Amino acid sequence: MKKTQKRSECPISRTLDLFGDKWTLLIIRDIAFKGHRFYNEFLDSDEGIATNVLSDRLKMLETKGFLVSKKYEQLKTKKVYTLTDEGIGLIPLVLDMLVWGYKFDNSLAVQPGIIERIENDRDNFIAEIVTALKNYDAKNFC
Amino acid sequence: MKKTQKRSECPISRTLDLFGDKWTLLIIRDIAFKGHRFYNEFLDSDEGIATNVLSDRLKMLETKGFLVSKKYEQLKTKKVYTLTDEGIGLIPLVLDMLVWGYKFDNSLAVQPGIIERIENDRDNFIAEIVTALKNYDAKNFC
DNA sequence: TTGCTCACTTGTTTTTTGCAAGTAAGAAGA
DNA sequence: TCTTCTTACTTGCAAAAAACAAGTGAGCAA
Repeated sequence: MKKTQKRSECPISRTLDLFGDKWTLLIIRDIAFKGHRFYNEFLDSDEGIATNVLSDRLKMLETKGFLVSKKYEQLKTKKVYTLTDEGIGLIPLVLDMLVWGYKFDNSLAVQPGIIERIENDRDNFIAEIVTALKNYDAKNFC
Repeated sequence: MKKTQKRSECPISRTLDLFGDKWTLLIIRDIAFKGHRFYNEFLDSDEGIATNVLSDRLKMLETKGFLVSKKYEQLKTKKVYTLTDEGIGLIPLVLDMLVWGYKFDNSLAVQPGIIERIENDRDNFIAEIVTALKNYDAKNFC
């Protein structure tokens, strides 16, 4: 599993210890902004994560308490992955990456009006995302 | 140099293409929040970046336009690294990592009151950091 | 001219990632 | 019951990146 050892007492460094890689926050994005819940949905994302890296990151996220998995009762070979409250706490960070990425290159794909909402109505917007998540009704924002 | 190829049209993924590693944003932190300007100052940070990785990341950041380097006139073996406006645009992202890291583990070291300022007075606070930077008077926040 | 400082580069080992293939458990059809 | 899928992984190997140690060359300083 990816190392998450503490390199220093700086909280920025600590955040990067945990999420300083190209894949972990994409899994959070997939759950929060695309409503993905199953292994094969994560595998099929546009970026093309490798199956062993996905397996590794899901384990790390579960071990650290950012998500939980349980058996999917409708089809018992499947597992459902959902964010814990700790995992939901990552949404602001991912939203800022969305804003930054769009400002860096505004030819990238985003839903209309979303940048303005994140900037001007941030707290309500986050609350809406969380509600949608809990109702299994996440919107696709990118 | 670290790969920064575009994996998809998603702006979150694009941000991670550029900054999804354990070191690049620490250099931005060092400049913005610690006032570091010289190669050996970055090298001496608590996290212990390797000299080849530092060299690589500085090159990438300069190539992509997030910072510029020029000869230090007082001592010509030295180079001064400073953020461009593009680089300054990364400060909000790094601030959110500070907040997230501290909430994840509030035994980590931060200046008193800083979390509240980031959350309640974000725009002014960012403006202050930028002003301090331009006056070569950056504060150490972590 | 000798010995520093400084910003790197080079070479080697270790770790992590990427890719292809395989596996085991459960479902679904004959 | 037997075979064949699907699903969530694991395994093995090659390639890339990071870590570590040791240079190098340009500019000062005595």
